[in-house]
Amino acid sequence: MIEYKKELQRLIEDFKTNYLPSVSVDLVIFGFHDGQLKVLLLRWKGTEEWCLPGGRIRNDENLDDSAYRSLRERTGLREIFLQQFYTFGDVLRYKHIDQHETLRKLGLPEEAVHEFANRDVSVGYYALVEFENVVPTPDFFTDECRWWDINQVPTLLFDHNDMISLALKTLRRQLSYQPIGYSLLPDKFTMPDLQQLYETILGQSLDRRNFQKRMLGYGILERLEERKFGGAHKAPYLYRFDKEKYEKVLAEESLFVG
Amino acid sequence: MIEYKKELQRLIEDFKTNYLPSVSVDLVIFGFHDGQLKVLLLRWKGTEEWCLPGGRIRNDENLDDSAYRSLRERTGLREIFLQQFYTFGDVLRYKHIDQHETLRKLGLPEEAVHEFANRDVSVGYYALVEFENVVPTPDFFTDECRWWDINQVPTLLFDHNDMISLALKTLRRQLSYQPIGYSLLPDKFTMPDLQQLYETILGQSLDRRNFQKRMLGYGILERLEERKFGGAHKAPYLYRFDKEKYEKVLAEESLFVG
DNA sequence: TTATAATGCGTATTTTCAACACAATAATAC
DNA sequence: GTATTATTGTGTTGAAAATACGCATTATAA
Repeated sequence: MIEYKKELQRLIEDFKTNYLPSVSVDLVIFGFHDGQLKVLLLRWKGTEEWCLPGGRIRNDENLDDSAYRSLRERTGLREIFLQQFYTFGDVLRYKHIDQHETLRKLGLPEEAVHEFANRDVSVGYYALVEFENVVPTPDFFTDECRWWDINQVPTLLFDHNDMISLALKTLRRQLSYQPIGYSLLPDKFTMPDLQQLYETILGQSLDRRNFQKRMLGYGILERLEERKFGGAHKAPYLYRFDKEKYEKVLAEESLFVG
Repeated sequence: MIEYKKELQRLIEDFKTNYLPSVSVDLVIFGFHDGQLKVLLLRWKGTEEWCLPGGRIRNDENLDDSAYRSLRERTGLREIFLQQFYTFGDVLRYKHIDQHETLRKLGLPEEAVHEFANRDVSVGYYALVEFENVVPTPDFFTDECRWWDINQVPTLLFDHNDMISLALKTLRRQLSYQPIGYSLLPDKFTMPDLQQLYETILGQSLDRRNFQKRMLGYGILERLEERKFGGAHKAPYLYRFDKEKYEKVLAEESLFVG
């Protein structure tokens, strides 16, 4: 326990010295499994309170890189789809909880509690990751990191429920005018797999035949000779993303500055 | 001059006490005049360097409110279209200029120069305002505030050229799936006026007849009995936005959280 | 008074999107 | 083995939306 407090002290000192004050990054990490859309959440030490993963920005670090770093630390993944969607800065962002109470449970000293209780402006990013490859890893302030079904997310700390809502809304909109799926599915997948992903994200069923036409229309899928046997009935073809074309289509509609 | 330095000292002290460190807000304020799209820029005191208007966030102030406040201070306008579009946080945001040199020209003390030279994470907002109603007003650090033609914007300080590009891109996209024009045009306007606005923003010409059909299709325009005489040839009708319906259509597609 | 050029309103044409039909096929039941 | 069943692969058709275009009307200018 003394070790913990020492470590905490070091951490706070480190934050003050090497990280930007009053700004942070929060991540909505979407995964896909069992036909369900999932988000990765963290449970704060010694509490039953859950929240989104996030992090702070080093003085010498780009904002985007900071988001990538946090994502890597929580999931073990690199090179995945990550996109900024909104920046949150309401004074009452922290209204949902008795902030001080929760922070004290973590064993923070008074000074640190005060430090933490100030409103940060937080830049929201959302990520799409392949469920199977993720190794959920808690950080210093949390002792559990796991997937939650998107429909069963509890009331979270801060304004994190709002963040998830807006991230999902942005994701759905993005889905309707550009392809998504590269980092959410295994390397080889069937058309029904892809369709189920879309239906899960959009929350509605789609016509199988029209869906296939549209996906092939993007010109980003490569049909393999292989087929997926073992399921009941006719065996569907396996597909793979043509990464080069995929990136190209994505870039055309991207919001980012070149 | 002593008065100036004292005031500056006060300002810096005020920033340290009452404003969030390492975060700021920048505004891309679009206006429309003479068939040209304009942006409002500021010239730094004693230099020929131009930049976007912006501001800082008070400790007790919502992020959005801070943007509205800056906008009000620069234009004298309130209740206009303002929307967040991206947050910029590259370490090299300030690469475009010899930062220290420029800041020293402003008469900042060494300490303040160091303060200013650190990278801020900046939240970008864009606004649409009615050109005629704006009273361009410089702030403490600038001695000129005026409109620039969007095609003649010079190389700006920081990453402000990128900001304008991205704001324009976002505006164009927004234009294609929801009506815009309420705060950019005078109360009464003709269909050709509106079309010219669209063509200017999009940078391409549109079919006159199809444009009219689409605009009327939104159901947000009210045609008046009046017509606009004086121009050459046939006199076009005057229109006015039905604000209630306008807001309704706008709200349906908004990105913001309720 | 006539010519000009822009407006108001309307009609084809094309393209896109949504709904639906049917043969092929891998597992399952018998 | 053989027939059955549910699912996949590949179409076609029709509606709706977007786009292209035609023509009479009209305020100014010649």
